[in-house]
Amino acid sequence: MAQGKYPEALLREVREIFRAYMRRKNLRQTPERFAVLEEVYASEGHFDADELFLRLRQKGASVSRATVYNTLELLRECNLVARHQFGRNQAKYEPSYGYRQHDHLICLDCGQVWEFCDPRLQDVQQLVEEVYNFEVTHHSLELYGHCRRENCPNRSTAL
Amino acid sequence: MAQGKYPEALLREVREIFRAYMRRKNLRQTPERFAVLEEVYASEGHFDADELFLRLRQKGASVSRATVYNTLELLRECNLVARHQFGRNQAKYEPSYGYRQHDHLICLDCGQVWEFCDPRLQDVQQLVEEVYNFEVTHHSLELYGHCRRENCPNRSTAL
DNA sequence: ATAACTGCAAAACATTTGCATACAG
DNA sequence: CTGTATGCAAATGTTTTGCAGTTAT
Repeated sequence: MAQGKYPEALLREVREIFRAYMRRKNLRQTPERFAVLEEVYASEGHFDADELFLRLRQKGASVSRATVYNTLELLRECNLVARHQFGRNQAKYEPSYGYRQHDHLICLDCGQVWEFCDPRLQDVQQLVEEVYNFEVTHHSLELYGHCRRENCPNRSTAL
Repeated sequence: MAQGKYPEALLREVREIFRAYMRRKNLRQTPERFAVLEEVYASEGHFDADELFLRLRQKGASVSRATVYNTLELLRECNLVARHQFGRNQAKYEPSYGYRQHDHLICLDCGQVWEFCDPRLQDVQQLVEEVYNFEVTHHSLELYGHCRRENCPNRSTAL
């Protein structure tokens, strides 16, 4: 999740990418869309659409839930946001520009999410592409289980 | 998905496992629960809860949607059924006893799902367990992209 | 007998949609 | 000006829940 050293520079970059994308697609550059983008990049870690909506509301921005969902979708299309489906719950989002690709480790007891990378996944993906004559655009890998942290709610269970 | 050679033997086995699980947990062995189990193991490939419900109804079994959901959860607890969340859609289930573990390849154009195995995932999982001091119980890996089949709806797109 | 299970319908939940209004181009 | 984007609230679709009645043990 490590945010870059120069958040205002990052913000300028992503704003420009978004602007270019909207120009190219003939979409309107509304203040609401930029407000969503900024709130996304002000985020630490994962968040869901409603959290983002509430945060925007608290700051006085007048964006509707519908616009939040709509804009998150646009940001996903230009790869500024990634969406993850952990279990059956609501989708989680995260800023994705300038972050290296990673997968997720989820504790079933405390719900905490960690990130990890493993280059071997690239190899797996490549082999599958060849064997199945398939073009892989993205993947989703989550490992579920039990963390062993002191403060994890279920730590004491024998299992 | 390849069903074993002796479906009636398989069915006897899974029925016994389910029975033992219910006995151990002091759950009632109702005809509805067995009906769900049998319909699950009569399935080819993935299905969703409502599909299963409708199939049961068509066969004259009188089970409610609630019981289908409840029973699928029980079957999951004793590892007779696996549940997958492909994208944001409704959960998909599949019989899991006697099938080797596998992951999924999903075409974004036609929705078709394939299965694949790669032993390297086991290594990835093991490394993560060590590095993060975490006990992994299960994982979920989906590769998304475009299949190159003749009859795939979006086959002609340049992308 | 009695507590757990069932069916049904209503509730819950995240997300999408329809429509009248606002505003970017 | 024009059509696209917006806010709101209602609709959607899947899963869960509450409750009165049923049934396995």
